[in-house]
Amino acid sequence: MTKLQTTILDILYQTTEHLTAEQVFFRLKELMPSISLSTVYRNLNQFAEQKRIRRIQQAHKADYYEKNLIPHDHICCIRCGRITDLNVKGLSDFLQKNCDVPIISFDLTVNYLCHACASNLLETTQRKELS
Amino acid sequence: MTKLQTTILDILYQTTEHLTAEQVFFRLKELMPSISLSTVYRNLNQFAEQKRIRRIQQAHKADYYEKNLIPHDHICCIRCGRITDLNVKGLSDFLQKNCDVPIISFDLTVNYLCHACASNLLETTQRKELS
DNA sequence: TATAATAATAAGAATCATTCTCATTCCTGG
DNA sequence: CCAGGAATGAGAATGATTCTTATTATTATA
Repeated sequence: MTKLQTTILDILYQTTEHLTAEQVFFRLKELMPSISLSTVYRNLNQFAEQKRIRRIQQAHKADYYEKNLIPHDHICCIRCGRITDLNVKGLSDFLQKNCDVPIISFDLTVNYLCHACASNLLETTQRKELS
Repeated sequence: MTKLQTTILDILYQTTEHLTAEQVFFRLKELMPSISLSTVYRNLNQFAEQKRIRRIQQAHKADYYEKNLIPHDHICCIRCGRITDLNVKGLSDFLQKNCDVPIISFDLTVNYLCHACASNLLETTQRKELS
């Protein structure tokens, strides 16, 4: 483990956020200005392969990395794109019961509107009505 | 509707397959050699917006387009990547019951090993054992 | 400690799917 | 027949990610 690698892991372990490689890169840059984005990718992906972190891939968006290794799903705000953990208990069994092939794994993303975005939208609407 | 647009829709309507823009493009090229890939994309996405076809987005893979508009999920072979329709009845209710925010929509892809790939793998294994 | 072997890095090129731009072509209605 | 709007083809631009390579760091060991 190089110092860099430790620092990358630290960044993820010090938060419950889901971070993109670029976000990790910028936080890292404050501490080690010479860091390169491809190195961040390489290390994050390595850690994910080693199951030390989890990589969440989503269509047409940057991948997210998180420290939570316990299997779980995600909700994703359709407005700001931020993703949050979601636990749907019994989902795996439910799916296998309703599916006639052996499931190797599955990816679920639930789209919703987060609190912050919901109130922002409301504000905008009200402002429009006043004007 | 131009002739091109009709032909694009026809290609999707004459199959139950899930096609990428590129696959549609190549089939189209047989009929209209001057067709351009960006035009295929533009039209497919337009049709998807108009809900005349469905676009399926997956992380790190080309998008698929299909004619089946009835909400359903997909199983995706981890080896060949081909995707097939899947109906998990009651999934939507099950999810909403286990999720404390209002669900706007969700995307589920189940990974499995398709028949063809399973027997290919078996063959390869046996060949290895014999040699 | 010096050194050879090995691993990790920075920088930027390459890739892939997709979208965008824009000059050209095609239609359609008057 | 012609003007104006819509659609097209070609290729440039984009964004996220991976790959390449020359350089630097780290280890193990003699």
